[in-house]
Parts: sequence; C-alpha cells; structure tokens
Amino acid sequence: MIKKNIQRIIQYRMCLLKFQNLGFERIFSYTLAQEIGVSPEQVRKDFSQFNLRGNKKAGYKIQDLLDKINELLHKEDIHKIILAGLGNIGKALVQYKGFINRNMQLVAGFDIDPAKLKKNCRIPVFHIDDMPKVIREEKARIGILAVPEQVAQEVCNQMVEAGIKGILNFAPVMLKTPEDVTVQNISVCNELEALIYMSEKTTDKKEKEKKGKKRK
Amino acid sequence: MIKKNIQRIIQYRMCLLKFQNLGFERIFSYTLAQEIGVSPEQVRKDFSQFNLRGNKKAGYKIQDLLDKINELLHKEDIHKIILAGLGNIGKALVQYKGFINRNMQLVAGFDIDPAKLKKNCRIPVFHIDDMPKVIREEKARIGILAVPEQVAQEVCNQMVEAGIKGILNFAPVMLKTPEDVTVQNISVCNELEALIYMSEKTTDKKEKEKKGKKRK
DNA sequence: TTTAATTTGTTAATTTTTAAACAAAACCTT
DNA sequence: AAGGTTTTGTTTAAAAATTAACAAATTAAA
Repeated sequence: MIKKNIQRIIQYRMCLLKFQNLGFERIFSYTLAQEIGVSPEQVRKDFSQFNLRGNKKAGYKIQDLLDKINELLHKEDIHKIILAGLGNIGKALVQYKGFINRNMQLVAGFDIDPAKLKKNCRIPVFHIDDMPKVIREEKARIGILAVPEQVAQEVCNQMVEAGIKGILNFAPVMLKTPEDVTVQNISVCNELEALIYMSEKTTDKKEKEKKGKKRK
Repeated sequence: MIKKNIQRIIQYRMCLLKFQNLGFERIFSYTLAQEIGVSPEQVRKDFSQFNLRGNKKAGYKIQDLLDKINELLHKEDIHKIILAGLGNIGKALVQYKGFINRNMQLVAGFDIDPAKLKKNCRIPVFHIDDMPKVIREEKARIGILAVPEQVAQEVCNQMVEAGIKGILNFAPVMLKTPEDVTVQNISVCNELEALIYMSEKTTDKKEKEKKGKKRK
C-alpha cells in the first residue's frame, strides 16, 4: 500500500516547481496547503516526517525542498518504464509527452497483435513473448499493464518474474503479486461510479433538506 | 472526498457479477475479501454499514447483494457523461467500450480544435463553447476533464456553472469547485512516481537487511 | 433432537490519519 | 534593543479506518 503522505509529497513537488517557475524563492506551508487542498498543519507534518525543514517566520526555501524531495523520490536518475498492451489506453500513453519532464521514460511497448507492432514510432514495440527478455535487458523496474482482463494476471506474472517491482494496472482485475511488488490500480469506470454516487447523494441530501424546511 | 467504503462497494459489485456469471448463487465474506484484497471483517463491516445482510452460516445471496448495491449506486438508470478535451486520453475514452455495460453513457465530447470535431463517429463532438448548452440539454451531471492544464480550471468552471456535480480530472491541476461538486483526480505520472518510490524503498530495505546480516 | 461446525453482524480495540494547540524561533518595526 | 508579529515544528487530541473478538444464528451431522 502506498502511504498518503508520499502521494502528497509528489503533489507538493509539482506545486513547488510551479511556484519556482513563477519566480518565487520561498514558500509558506499555508500557500502549499491552499494549492493542494489540505491544511497547513498537514503540510508541515508531512515535511517534518521526511525531515524537510524550513525557517520560522521565513517559510521554506523552494530550491531546498525540491532538492530534498528529488532525493527522496530518486529523481536524480531517469526511471525506465515498460508498457504491456497497446490498445486504447496503451496508445494514449505512448503519445503522452509528460513522462520525460518527470524523469521517466517509456522504453518499450508489448502486444500480442502483430498489427500493433512498430506502428507507433515513438517507442519500440515488441511481441509480448519478448517482454521478459527486454525487461531484463533494460533493467526496467516499473511496468504499466494495459492488456485485456483475461490475460492481465498472466502478463503480470511475467512482469514480476522478470524483475518488475511496481505495476500500474489498468485492467479491472485485482492482481496477485508477491509483497515486494506494489500494484496501483486505475479504473476510470470505478471512479465515475463513485462520482455518480456522490452526486446523487448530495442531491438526495438537498431534497431532504427542502422537505424538512417545508414541514416547518 | 469519496469514502473508501463506497469505493470498495463498487469493487464488490464487479466481483459479484463475476461470480454470478460463473454460476454461483451465494458467496461468503471470505471469498469476496480474498478477491478484493481486504479482510473478511472489512467486507462484513462494509455490508453492515450499507445494511446489506446475509445469512449466518449460508453467506450472502449474490442476487440480493447486487439488487441492493445497484439501488445504492443508482444503477437503475443510465448516467450521462460528457467529455471535455479530445487529446490522447480523450480519444482513448471515446474508443472505450466498457461504459455501457456499467450503465454509463458518453453522450458528447468537446474540444477547441475544429479538426477534432466529428472525427470520432462514436459520439457527437462539439466546440467547447457549446458545452454549457449541451450539458443543460442532456441534463448531464458527470464530466470528464481531459483538457490541457492551462485551461483546466476555466473549463471546470463552465462545467460547474452548467450543472455538473462530479468531475473526473485528468489535468495536473487541483481544481477549485463548490463543495457540492466532487472532483476525482487521475494522474498517471503521480501514480508512477509513487510506484518508483515504493520500488526503491523495498530494495533499499533489502540492502539494509543484507548488510545487517553481514555484520552478524 | 442434540451437538458440532461455520459464518454473520456487532461491539470493542487498535492503528492510522488528520486536525488543533502552542512553544520556540526568526524577522520586522519602532 | 525591545517588543510585537508571524511561521515553523512538535506534541497532544480527535477523527477515521481497520482489525480483532465474540455472541448469535443457521445449517449439517450424529
């Protein structure tokens, strides 16, 4: 399980870069908090936990924070990422240009369908059977799983076998992995359903309030 | 904020459908727990909280659970969803066929680039300026935001103004919305960074353990 | 019919996460 | 240089989420 504080640290980092680009050199917990949507206390607590220290009254030095966070997140080197499955999502990810700015590089894609091979010239695309070999050659540690549900666990197993330690899973399956392999699931449908639930809940609530007022 | 228990309920539902298709009529908390990756107690607690009741010794009736969960998630009617931004992610979502199985329908797409209009025949695509009108006409409550960072807040505001109550946000921005509008963020980069952190952490840990053993 | 086995559902305990409070430090003004 | 103000950082408190524990119910078997 990924801790919430690390997820926030990643957000702080993006925010700090933004403020740095805007020309700021220092920042207060209050500002960061506002930007991320948490309390200033939360920011200070997070920083404190990772030993990121500021200056009382003068706030935090942005460059200083960034240096320490970059070290924490191993941003000194570029991280190789492989992608299994070149369907709709896979293709979109290949097109995406934001990885390299964040020291991540999609080094190879894999698919079972030969028609998809080499069609996208951005990254080399191989047959899925070559995945273990390429993972080992590239020494990739992170994989994106965007294959159909039916083969997701199987492809996952091959990734793990070849040394992948973190998997971003787009398939609607709960993957079984050894405990030293972290899985992060993304399901657009699930998120939308949760949003629908929330939106209906608030309207239900409002209707109730209305009725309550009428009775008075 | 979306509660964790609702997110799990959505997962349980998918799992129940799977078991129903496999021919099962009843299921135990233990089975569901295993499938979702939580404890059986968690499953029972979640069910209890939403008043989903089973039979002691005989477990839960799948159809019964599904009926109640469907009601809870308002699965009786199809929910209209609109999509702003037809870039990489937007296009992938338009192609995605899984919405309709889950009672969700992408009813319209919007973009500022005329070249993207009507290119994808799956759904009607309009100019972004027509978005408020279409949202109102369709009475859509849920929107997907897949526009560039620079205009995300602006497009979000237009959505909210037109009556959208839930936003799935792919832009790397913390959107500011009224409190009756729920936002759910998806950031592939952030997730990958978190995975990288985790993978490095576990290897760091292992190296430490090795050193520790050597010292003995 | 009684006993044993099994599974739910609720209550209690624990852990994790978030928020509040406040002392200490740094800066600014007078 | 003194006093007031602001912001950090730690400690304490509160809230939320998870886990554990166990009684009650139901079924199956003896």
